[in-house]
Amino acid sequence: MIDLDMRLLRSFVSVAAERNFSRAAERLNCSQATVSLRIKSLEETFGHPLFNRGYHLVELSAAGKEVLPQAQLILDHHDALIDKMRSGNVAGTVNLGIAEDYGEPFLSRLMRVVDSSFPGIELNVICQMSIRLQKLLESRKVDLAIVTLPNQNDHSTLLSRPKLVWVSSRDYVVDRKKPWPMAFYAEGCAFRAEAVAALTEHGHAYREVLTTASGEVIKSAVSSGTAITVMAEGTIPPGFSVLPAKTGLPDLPHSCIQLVEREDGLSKAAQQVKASIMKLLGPAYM
Amino acid sequence: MIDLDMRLLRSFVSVAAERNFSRAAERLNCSQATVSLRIKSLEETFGHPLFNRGYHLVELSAAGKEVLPQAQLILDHHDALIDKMRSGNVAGTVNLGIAEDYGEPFLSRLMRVVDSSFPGIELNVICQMSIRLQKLLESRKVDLAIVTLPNQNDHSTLLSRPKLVWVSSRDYVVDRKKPWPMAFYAEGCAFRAEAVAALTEHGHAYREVLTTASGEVIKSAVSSGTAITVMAEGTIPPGFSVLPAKTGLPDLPHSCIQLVEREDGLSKAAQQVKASIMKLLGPAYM
DNA sequence: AGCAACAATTGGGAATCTTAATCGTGATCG
DNA sequence: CGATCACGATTAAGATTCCCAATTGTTGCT
Repeated sequence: MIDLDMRLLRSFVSVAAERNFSRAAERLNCSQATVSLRIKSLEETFGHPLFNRGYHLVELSAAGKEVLPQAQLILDHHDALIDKMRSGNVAGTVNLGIAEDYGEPFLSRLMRVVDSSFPGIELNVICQMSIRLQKLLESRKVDLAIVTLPNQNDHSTLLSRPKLVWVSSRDYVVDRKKPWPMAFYAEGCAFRAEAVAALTEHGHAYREVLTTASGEVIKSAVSSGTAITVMAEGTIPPGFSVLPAKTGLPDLPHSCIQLVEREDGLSKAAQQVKASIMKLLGPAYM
Repeated sequence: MIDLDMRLLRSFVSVAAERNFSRAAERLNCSQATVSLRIKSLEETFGHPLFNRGYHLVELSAAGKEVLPQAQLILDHHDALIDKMRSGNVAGTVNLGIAEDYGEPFLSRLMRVVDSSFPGIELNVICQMSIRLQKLLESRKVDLAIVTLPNQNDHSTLLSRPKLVWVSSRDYVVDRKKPWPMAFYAEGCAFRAEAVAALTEHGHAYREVLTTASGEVIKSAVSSGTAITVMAEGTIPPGFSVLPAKTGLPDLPHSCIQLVEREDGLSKAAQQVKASIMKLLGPAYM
């Protein structure tokens, strides 16, 4: 019978996330040698290499791709158990806002973790545009919000700085002579604002083929090949592709995803939810 | 950040199952001291005792009751991952028969484990009475069957020997003057056969109030208080109670739950399913 | 060639795990 | 009662494992 130490799985997940042993080691607060040995030990007990080591890249092997989701699942349950036991029984309602233009593959993970870690916490999620969420924060309708916010302050924590990119369907071909056909979120979307600014500065004509408040509508417009849009790198759904710089489209800046909290302080429950979000999304974690 | 070793959780689950540190140690192939220290370490990292130690009993504390299901879940996923990685990609269909009078709280666990351990295996479960399953085994309609079978043979493995007990609703009162009112599975059920044998030898009059092929029907008859039946100790549903010896009912023997396999050999896939069953139910495991 | 980046390896010291032996405490029995 | 038993806690020492700093090896870049 084989019993793994969670440190092995955690190291594996970190390396998979960083695609770099040394950076994973920093994140894990241990030496690079340790990470190397841990991965080796995992690979030996599994009997398959987990990474393809290339000259200047490390990528998941086929076996590694199979292991990753399950390793993450195990770690999530493990961490949830520990949080639950060490934090006493916090209870209460927490309202969490999420900017609707920000991809939410992490949402199901967050809800599962909160659910099993803190059965006493009732988590409500509200999807709105960033500026609306700011209002809700001020009026204390939400306790925490994940929004696009350029400037840091006392009540916000940086979660990530994904680069914004132009996205089209795979078969879309840029025609430089015509105005670029854009599909945007309705006014108020931070990504849209960045995109418009970049286009204006660049000077090329463009037209807003579509303006909507629905992410699904944008996706269908883009996948039909009649429009392009802007997204955060790393949140691009399958079937879409990033338009490279050589197409002539202007370069876009990095966005700034922050976790903002209400200014009059967080309840115990909201603090736990914040910690869970930081664990799933924060830079220093997995 | 805290990272547990699976050995800690496994020890916890074993002690919880055995309610005895020394026996858990045997099962884990380590010394009693080790188990004691592991539990202590877990309790310290959680900040709560996991067991109430009485002098001749060990029982789960409130905190322990919370931890147990999650610990089991984590271990299941962990073991599934390891099995998957170490066993290559076995694939195929496996037909598993389960005696329908045997409680199946383990079925969902088994299916989950097989599913994530061996995505290539298609597991079909057939619930039938033990004798029917024997026929299906002979005609090779099922590969494996969990049945009540008194005598061991080359193609069977003992899973457990639960004591059979008389069961009634909580408010049922035995009236020794009247014939005992029995609710039984239809002819062919091994438990029924044992019960009838014991009653016949004992000599007290009884009548078969109900004979059915449905476990649900038996349960409702018993819960109404008009009948009593026979079950394996440990599979008694909530709301029912065991009739003690002093009620005058005859003592019942131990049953014999075995895992029987088809005689012409198991496929790779069926072997893996067998291993999973043994891990979940077998005597030497959890 | 020289350098930079990065993972693998190595050797030894530190931390941890395991165990046999022992102890303490109730229960049981003559 | 006192002896004994069952069982978990504790302890001390030995075995094992883990971890890190330093080094090596490989590859791409200039």
